[in-house]
Amino acid sequence: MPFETQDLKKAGLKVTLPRLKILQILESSSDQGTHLSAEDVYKALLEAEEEVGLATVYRVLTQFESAGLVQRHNFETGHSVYEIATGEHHDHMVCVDGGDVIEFTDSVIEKRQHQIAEEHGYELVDHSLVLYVRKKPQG
Amino acid sequence: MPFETQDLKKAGLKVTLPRLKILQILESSSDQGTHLSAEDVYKALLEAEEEVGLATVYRVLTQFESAGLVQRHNFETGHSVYEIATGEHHDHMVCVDGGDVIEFTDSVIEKRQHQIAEEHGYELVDHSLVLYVRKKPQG
DNA sequence: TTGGTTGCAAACAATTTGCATAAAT
DNA sequence: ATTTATGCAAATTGTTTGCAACCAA
Repeated sequence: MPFETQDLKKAGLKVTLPRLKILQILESSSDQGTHLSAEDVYKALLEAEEEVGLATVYRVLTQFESAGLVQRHNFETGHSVYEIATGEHHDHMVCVDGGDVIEFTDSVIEKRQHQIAEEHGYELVDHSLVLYVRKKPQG
Repeated sequence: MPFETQDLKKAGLKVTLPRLKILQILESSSDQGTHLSAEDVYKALLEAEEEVGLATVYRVLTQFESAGLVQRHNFETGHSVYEIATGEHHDHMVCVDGGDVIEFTDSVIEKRQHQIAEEHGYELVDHSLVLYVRKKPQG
Protein backbone atom coordinates (compact mmCIF):
# COMPACT_ATOMS: atom_id res chain seq x y z
CA MET A 1 0.00 0.00 0.00
CA PRO A 2 1.60 3.26 -1.16
CA PHE A 3 2.34 5.77 1.52
CA GLU A 4 -0.08 8.29 0.00
CA THR A 5 -2.88 5.84 0.69
CA GLN A 6 -1.72 5.39 4.24
CA ASP A 7 -1.51 9.12 4.79
CA LEU A 8 -5.08 9.56 3.64
CA LYS A 9 -6.43 6.74 5.76
CA LYS A 10 -4.59 8.00 8.78
CA ALA A 11 -6.27 11.35 8.21
CA GLY A 12 -9.68 9.69 8.18
CA LEU A 13 -10.18 10.51 4.52
CA LYS A 14 -11.45 8.04 1.99
CA VAL A 15 -8.89 7.13 -0.61
CA THR A 16 -10.16 8.68 -3.81
CA LEU A 17 -8.45 9.39 -7.09
CA PRO A 18 -8.64 13.20 -6.78
CA ARG A 19 -7.03 13.09 -3.34
CA LEU A 20 -4.30 10.70 -4.36
CA LYS A 21 -3.51 12.73 -7.45
CA ILE A 22 -3.44 16.02 -5.55
CA LEU A 23 -1.18 14.53 -2.93
CA GLN A 24 1.23 13.34 -5.62
CA ILE A 25 1.27 16.73 -7.30
CA LEU A 26 2.06 18.43 -4.02
CA GLU A 27 4.81 15.93 -3.33
CA SER A 28 6.56 16.34 -6.64
CA SER A 29 6.33 20.13 -6.36
CA SER A 30 7.78 19.82 -2.89
CA ASP A 31 10.82 18.09 -4.33
CA GLN A 32 11.40 21.21 -6.36
CA GLY A 33 10.86 23.45 -3.35
CA THR A 34 7.84 25.00 -5.05
CA HIS A 35 4.67 26.30 -3.40
CA LEU A 36 1.46 25.69 -5.34
CA SER A 37 -1.78 27.62 -5.33
CA ALA A 38 -5.17 25.93 -5.75
CA GLU A 39 -5.12 27.09 -9.36
CA ASP A 40 -1.68 25.59 -9.87
CA VAL A 41 -2.85 22.24 -8.56
CA TYR A 42 -5.94 22.45 -10.73
CA LYS A 43 -3.86 23.11 -13.85
CA ALA A 44 -1.49 20.30 -12.98
CA LEU A 45 -4.47 17.96 -12.75
CA LEU A 46 -5.70 19.04 -16.16
CA GLU A 47 -2.27 18.45 -17.64
CA ALA A 48 -2.30 15.00 -16.11
CA GLU A 49 -5.62 14.42 -17.85
CA GLU A 50 -7.45 14.19 -14.58
CA GLU A 51 -11.00 15.51 -14.53
CA VAL A 52 -11.22 17.18 -11.15
CA GLY A 53 -13.29 20.24 -10.34
CA LEU A 54 -11.68 23.34 -8.91
CA ALA A 55 -14.07 23.22 -5.96
CA THR A 56 -12.79 19.77 -5.13
CA VAL A 57 -9.23 21.02 -5.24
CA TYR A 58 -10.08 23.70 -2.69
CA ARG A 59 -11.95 21.24 -0.50
CA VAL A 60 -9.18 18.66 -0.61
CA LEU A 61 -6.48 21.22 0.14
CA THR A 62 -8.47 22.47 3.12
CA GLN A 63 -8.93 18.92 4.35
CA PHE A 64 -5.24 18.21 3.91
CA GLU A 65 -4.42 21.26 5.91
CA SER A 66 -6.74 20.27 8.75
CA ALA A 67 -5.19 16.83 8.66
CA GLY A 68 -1.73 18.35 8.91
CA LEU A 69 -0.70 16.88 5.57
CA VAL A 70 0.01 20.25 4.02
CA GLN A 71 0.76 23.75 5.19
CA ARG A 72 -1.00 26.80 3.86
CA HIS A 73 0.85 30.07 3.44
CA ASN A 74 -0.66 33.45 2.71
CA PHE A 75 2.13 35.49 1.27
CA GLU A 76 1.49 39.01 0.04
CA THR A 77 0.17 37.70 -3.25
CA GLY A 78 -3.53 37.73 -2.49
CA HIS A 79 -3.95 33.99 -2.73
CA SER A 80 -2.94 30.99 -0.66
CA VAL A 81 -0.19 28.56 -1.55
CA TYR A 82 0.35 25.07 -0.21
CA GLU A 83 3.31 22.83 0.48
CA ILE A 84 3.66 19.35 1.89
CA ALA A 85 4.11 19.49 5.64
CA THR A 86 7.48 18.08 6.55
CA GLY A 87 6.97 18.55 10.24
CA GLU A 88 10.13 20.58 10.26
CA HIS A 89 9.57 24.29 10.45
CA HIS A 90 11.63 26.62 8.34
CA ASP A 91 11.68 30.25 7.29
CA HIS A 92 12.52 31.68 3.91
CA MET A 93 15.28 33.89 2.59
CA VAL A 94 14.49 35.32 -0.83
CA CYS A 95 17.17 36.82 -3.04
CA VAL A 96 15.79 40.02 -4.51
CA ASP A 97 17.97 39.66 -7.60
CA GLY A 98 17.69 36.08 -8.71
CA GLY A 99 14.56 35.17 -6.78
CA ASP A 100 16.38 32.23 -5.25
CA VAL A 101 14.75 30.87 -2.12
CA ILE A 102 16.83 29.55 0.74
CA GLU A 103 15.18 27.80 3.64
CA PHE A 104 16.59 28.22 7.11
CA THR A 105 15.77 28.00 10.78
CA ASP A 106 17.40 29.82 13.62
CA SER A 107 16.89 28.84 17.22
CA VAL A 108 17.76 32.28 18.55
CA ILE A 109 14.97 33.87 16.53
CA GLU A 110 12.55 31.06 17.28
CA LYS A 111 13.12 31.45 20.99
CA ARG A 112 12.83 35.23 20.94
CA GLN A 113 9.52 35.02 19.12
CA HIS A 114 8.04 32.98 21.90
CA GLN A 115 9.41 35.36 24.50
CA ILE A 116 8.01 38.39 22.72
CA ALA A 117 4.55 36.86 22.49
CA GLU A 118 4.68 35.93 26.17
CA GLU A 119 5.79 39.41 27.15
CA HIS A 120 2.61 40.75 25.60
CA GLY A 121 0.37 38.18 27.26
CA TYR A 122 -0.04 35.98 24.22
CA GLU A 123 1.08 32.56 23.18
CA LEU A 124 2.74 32.06 19.83
CA VAL A 125 0.59 30.05 17.43
CA ASP A 126 2.49 30.50 14.22
CA HIS A 127 4.72 32.96 12.46
CA SER A 128 5.91 34.03 9.09
CA LEU A 129 9.40 35.35 8.48
CA VAL A 130 10.87 36.22 5.13
CA LEU A 131 14.30 37.79 4.72
CA TYR A 132 14.85 39.69 1.51
CA VAL A 133 18.54 39.59 0.69
CA ARG A 134 21.06 40.45 -2.00
CA LYS A 135 24.19 38.57 -2.92
CA LYS A 136 27.19 40.35 -1.48
CA PRO A 137 29.68 41.69 -4.00
CA GLN A 138 32.58 39.25 -4.18
CA GLY A 139 30.41 36.48 -2.67
CA MET B 1 -1.56 75.01 4.78
CA PRO B 2 -2.14 71.87 6.83
CA PHE B 3 0.40 69.12 6.40
CA GLU B 4 -2.20 66.73 5.00
CA THR B 5 -2.64 69.11 2.09
CA GLN B 6 1.11 69.31 1.58
CA ASP B 7 1.43 65.54 1.65
CA LEU B 8 -1.20 65.16 -1.03
CA LYS B 9 0.29 67.83 -3.29
CA LYS B 10 3.74 66.35 -2.88
CA ALA B 11 2.27 63.03 -4.01
CA GLY B 12 0.86 64.67 -7.12
CA LEU B 13 -2.71 64.13 -5.97
CA LYS B 14 -5.38 66.78 -6.09
CA VAL B 15 -6.51 67.92 -2.70
CA THR B 16 -10.03 66.62 -2.36
CA LEU B 17 -12.28 66.19 0.63
CA PRO B 18 -12.33 62.37 0.46
CA ARG B 19 -8.55 62.19 0.41
CA LEU B 20 -8.10 64.69 3.22
CA LYS B 21 -10.66 62.92 5.34
CA ILE B 22 -9.18 59.49 4.71
CA LEU B 23 -5.72 60.76 5.56
CA GLN B 24 -7.01 62.18 8.82
CA ILE B 25 -8.75 58.94 9.72
CA LEU B 26 -5.58 56.98 9.09
CA GLU B 27 -3.58 59.40 11.17
CA SER B 28 -5.85 59.28 14.17
CA SER B 29 -5.97 55.50 13.95
CA SER B 30 -2.21 55.50 13.78
CA ASP B 31 -2.09 57.38 17.07
CA GLN B 32 -3.94 54.48 18.59
CA GLY B 33 -1.64 51.97 16.93
CA THR B 34 -4.57 50.58 14.94
CA HIS B 35 -4.50 49.16 11.45
CA LEU B 36 -7.58 49.87 9.37
CA SER B 37 -9.10 47.92 6.53
CA ALA B 38 -10.84 49.62 3.63
CA GLU B 39 -14.14 48.76 5.28
CA ASP B 40 -12.98 50.29 8.53
CA VAL B 41 -12.07 53.52 6.77
CA TYR B 42 -15.39 53.49 4.95
CA LYS B 43 -17.32 53.08 8.18
CA ALA B 44 -15.31 55.82 9.84
CA LEU B 45 -16.24 58.11 6.96
CA LEU B 46 -19.91 57.32 7.36
CA GLU B 47 -19.71 58.03 11.07
CA ALA B 48 -18.09 61.35 10.25
CA GLU B 49 -21.07 62.07 8.00
CA GLU B 50 -18.90 62.02 4.92
CA GLU B 51 -20.50 60.67 1.78
CA VAL B 52 -17.67 58.73 0.18
CA GLY B 53 -18.06 55.60 -1.89
CA LEU B 54 -16.30 52.40 -0.94
CA ALA B 55 -14.68 52.26 -4.36
CA THR B 56 -13.15 55.64 -3.72
CA VAL B 57 -11.77 54.46 -0.43
CA TYR B 58 -10.04 51.57 -2.18
CA ARG B 59 -8.72 53.83 -4.91
CA VAL B 60 -7.42 56.42 -2.50
CA LEU B 61 -5.75 53.84 -0.28
CA THR B 62 -4.00 52.34 -3.31
CA GLN B 63 -2.85 55.77 -4.40
CA PHE B 64 -1.60 56.54 -0.92
CA GLU B 65 0.37 53.34 -0.95
CA SER B 66 1.99 54.12 -4.29
CA ALA B 67 2.81 57.57 -2.98
CA GLY B 68 4.44 56.04 0.08
CA LEU B 69 1.99 57.75 2.40
CA VAL B 70 0.69 54.51 3.82
CA GLN B 71 1.81 50.93 4.11
CA ARG B 72 -0.39 48.00 3.18
CA HIS B 73 -0.17 44.72 5.04
CA ASN B 74 -1.69 41.41 4.01
CA PHE B 75 -1.96 39.39 7.17
CA GLU B 76 -3.76 36.06 7.24
CA THR B 77 -7.05 37.78 7.88
CA GLY B 78 -8.35 37.68 4.34
CA HIS B 79 -8.27 41.43 3.80
CA SER B 80 -5.64 44.16 3.63
CA VAL B 81 -5.04 46.67 6.38
CA TYR B 82 -3.37 50.04 6.14
CA GLU B 83 -1.29 52.22 8.41
CA ILE B 84 0.38 55.59 8.00
CA ALA B 85 3.98 55.13 6.87
CA THR B 86 6.25 56.34 9.64
CA GLY B 87 9.54 55.45 8.07
CA GLU B 88 10.42 53.62 11.26
CA HIS B 89 10.53 49.87 10.92
CA HIS B 90 8.51 47.57 13.13
CA ASP B 91 7.14 44.05 12.99
CA HIS B 92 3.65 42.84 13.75
CA MET B 93 1.94 40.48 16.09
CA VAL B 94 -1.55 39.49 14.94
CA CYS B 95 -4.08 37.92 17.28
CA VAL B 96 -5.70 35.03 15.45
CA ASP B 97 -8.89 35.44 17.47
CA GLY B 98 -9.74 39.11 17.44
CA GLY B 99 -7.46 40.17 14.62
CA ASP B 100 -5.85 42.76 16.88
CA VAL B 101 -2.48 43.96 15.68
CA ILE B 102 0.40 44.82 18.00
CA GLU B 103 3.54 46.45 16.72
CA PHE B 104 6.95 45.62 18.07
CA THR B 105 10.63 45.64 17.32
CA ASP B 106 13.23 43.40 18.84
CA SER B 107 16.92 44.11 18.56
CA VAL B 108 17.89 40.49 19.14
CA ILE B 109 15.86 39.35 16.15
CA GLU B 110 16.96 42.30 14.03
CA LYS B 111 20.60 41.50 14.69
CA ARG B 112 20.22 37.77 14.08
CA GLN B 113 18.57 38.40 10.74
CA HIS B 114 21.63 40.29 9.57
CA GLN B 115 23.93 37.57 10.85
CA ILE B 116 21.94 34.83 9.12
CA ALA B 117 22.03 36.65 5.82
CA GLU B 118 25.78 37.18 6.19
CA GLU B 119 26.35 33.54 7.02
CA HIS B 120 24.81 32.63 3.68
CA GLY B 121 26.85 35.18 1.78
CA TYR B 122 24.05 37.71 1.43
CA GLU B 123 23.28 41.11 2.80
CA LEU B 124 19.89 41.80 4.33
CA VAL B 125 17.82 44.22 2.27
CA ASP B 126 14.46 43.97 3.96
CA HIS B 127 12.34 41.55 5.89
CA SER B 128 8.82 40.73 6.94
CA LEU B 129 7.98 39.14 10.25
CA VAL B 130 4.50 38.44 11.54
CA LEU B 131 3.79 36.55 14.73
CA TYR B 132 0.37 34.93 14.91
CA VAL B 133 -0.64 34.73 18.53
CA ARG B 134 -3.54 33.85 20.78
CA LYS B 135 -4.49 35.50 24.03
CA LYS B 136 -3.39 33.32 26.90
CA PRO B 137 -6.11 32.03 29.19
CA GLN B 138 -6.02 34.15 32.36
CA GLY B 139 -4.61 37.10 30.36
C1' DT C 1 -26.08 0.03 2.07
C1' DT C 2 -24.57 4.22 3.71
C1' DG C 3 -22.17 7.98 4.68
C1' DG C 4 -18.34 10.40 2.79
C1' DT C 5 -17.08 12.62 -1.89
C1' DT C 6 -17.52 14.95 -6.23
C1' DG C 7 -19.02 18.29 -9.86
C1' DC C 8 -21.50 21.99 -11.08
C1' DA C 9 -23.47 26.18 -10.49
C1' DA C 10 -24.66 29.64 -7.52
C1' DA C 11 -23.12 32.29 -3.51
C1' DC C 12 -19.58 35.04 -1.37
C1' DA C 13 -16.18 38.48 0.16
C1' DA C 14 -12.65 41.60 -1.02
C1' DT C 15 -11.25 44.47 -4.43
C1' DT C 16 -11.16 46.59 -9.12
C1' DT C 17 -12.96 48.93 -13.14
C1' DG C 18 -16.05 51.40 -16.83
C1' DC C 19 -18.31 55.31 -17.46
C1' DA C 20 -20.90 59.51 -16.99
C1' DT C 21 -20.87 63.26 -13.76
C1' DA C 22 -18.60 66.50 -10.72
C1' DA C 23 -14.96 69.00 -8.81
C1' DA C 24 -10.00 70.81 -8.56
C1' DT C 25 -6.39 73.53 -10.73
C1' DA D 1 -10.94 74.80 -19.93
C1' DT D 2 -8.55 70.78 -18.75
C1' DT D 3 -7.44 67.34 -16.17
C1' DT D 4 -8.26 64.42 -12.51
C1' DA D 5 -11.57 62.49 -9.04
C1' DT D 6 -15.89 60.53 -7.64
C1' DG D 7 -20.02 57.51 -7.31
C1' DC D 8 -22.45 53.82 -8.74
C1' DA D 9 -23.03 49.56 -10.57
C1' DA D 10 -21.13 45.91 -12.91
C1' DA D 11 -17.08 43.02 -13.34
C1' DT D 12 -13.09 40.23 -11.38
C1' DT D 13 -10.68 37.23 -8.37
C1' DG D 14 -10.11 33.83 -4.97
C1' DT D 15 -12.70 30.82 -2.34
C1' DT D 16 -16.82 28.50 -0.23
C1' DT D 17 -21.25 26.16 -0.26
C1' DG D 18 -25.85 23.72 -1.52
C1' DC D 19 -27.33 19.88 -3.58
C1' DA D 20 -28.07 15.80 -6.45
C1' DA D 21 -25.47 12.14 -8.28
C1' DC D 22 -21.63 8.98 -7.16
C1' DC D 23 -18.40 5.93 -5.14
C1' DA D 24 -15.34 3.82 -1.43
C1' DA D 25 -15.79 0.96 2.60
